[in-house]
Amino acid sequence: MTDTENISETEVRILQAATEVFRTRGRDGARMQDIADAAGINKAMLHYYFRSKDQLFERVFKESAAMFFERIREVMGGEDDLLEKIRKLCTAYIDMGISEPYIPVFIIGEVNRNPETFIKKMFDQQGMRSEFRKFRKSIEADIEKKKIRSLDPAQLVINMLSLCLFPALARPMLQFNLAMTDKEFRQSMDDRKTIVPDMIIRSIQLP
Amino acid sequence: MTDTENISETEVRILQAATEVFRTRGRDGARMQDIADAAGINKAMLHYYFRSKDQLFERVFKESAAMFFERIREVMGGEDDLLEKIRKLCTAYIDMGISEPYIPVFIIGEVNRNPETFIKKMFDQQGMRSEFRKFRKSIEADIEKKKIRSLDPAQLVINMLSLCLFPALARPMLQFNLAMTDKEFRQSMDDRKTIVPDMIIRSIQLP
DNA sequence: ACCTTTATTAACCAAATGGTTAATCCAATT
DNA sequence: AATTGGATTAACCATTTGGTTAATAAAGGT
Repeated sequence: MTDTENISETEVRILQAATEVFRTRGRDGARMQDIADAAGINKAMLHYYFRSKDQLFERVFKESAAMFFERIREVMGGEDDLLEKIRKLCTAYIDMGISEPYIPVFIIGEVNRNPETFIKKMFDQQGMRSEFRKFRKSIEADIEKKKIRSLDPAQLVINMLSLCLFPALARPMLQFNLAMTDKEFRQSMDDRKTIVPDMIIRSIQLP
Repeated sequence: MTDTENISETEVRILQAATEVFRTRGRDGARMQDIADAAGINKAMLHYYFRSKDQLFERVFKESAAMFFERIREVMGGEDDLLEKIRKLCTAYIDMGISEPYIPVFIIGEVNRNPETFIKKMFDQQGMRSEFRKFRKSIEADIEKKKIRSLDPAQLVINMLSLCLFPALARPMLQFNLAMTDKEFRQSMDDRKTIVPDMIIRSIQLP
């Protein structure tokens, strides 16, 4: 997260502006001049503080990725039982899709345009793999105890993320083709906070 | 679709090259020179045949969008009963995610970076809204007949598309964070061809 | 063979863009 | 008051990039 200690006012404003511009326009579409304008400063300052577009982008991407994964980590690593974890995770991600839709759009969009090595470096810092290992273990335990049907934990995670995040990613397409107004779409997303967990839970219950 | 009649050899090669480059690099990341190189011709030819980068992109995007929506239209508009439609649609989209993953990635990625007006113009030609209206009617009929539980048809469509398309969009992220090899990921997607329709169907069955 | 149209190329151009520099401002230090 | 160091700016630079042009080659019709 943006560490407010030991960071100048200007630096913060640059980061905020860069975040805004990168998230809406993407890395390639973003112009350094636009970022400078949005921050209300001279373009040279961007380079003074961050040396290059690449480094500025990396910084913004890392912070966005951190926000994106924070919720998964919290929930997966937590001590709640499985059903509670599912409800919490779904609520957290659907809320993110409503209040900060640019984050998933940005992450997914950039990941698909960048070389693997670059991305892996970013993800590595999130320590997601170890959280997932814990989550997998707890699911396997529940299966063992016959609390839920036998299933692949990875598939469960994929299903949750799909149902929660896809609507935010595909919003313009969905809204247009399903002929929904802004209001209707927001209402739909709100409805999903119960629809999705119910659907997930039904899918893992024993027959 | 690329009409092979009345289209010169060169034009076809340009379109193939442009499709490849735009899909991997995105509109902003794509360079006209790269497209020319990929097509094995002079850069001036791109402008000779398509006038501008915008027009070339529009052409490629439209054709990609057509492929993307073709399956939805077929299935939604068809005469199968609901369960059959669901199975067909899921198979079609999961297959697309496996064999041509760039298509959904490209469509979703560009839609999120472009002004609404531009995109709406593209989608309008797909005639999706009328197909959806038919689909909605047939679902409402099934609800009326008590064949399935009461639900919002739009939510059903969103659920299907989410579960089928998200994995293709998020593949690099999922594969890395869930620590899956290429082989394991492909196997997962294959498994989803039964997992997803089953899950959807279970979610709409009467209690 | 001659002419016209279409296709193709190399060279060129103007604008945009990421990045640099040298000078200036300003606040804290001595 | 003079000095010092970082912050800030305007002007500048080199490269990239989409796009154009003028000349040439090829194809087709007469």
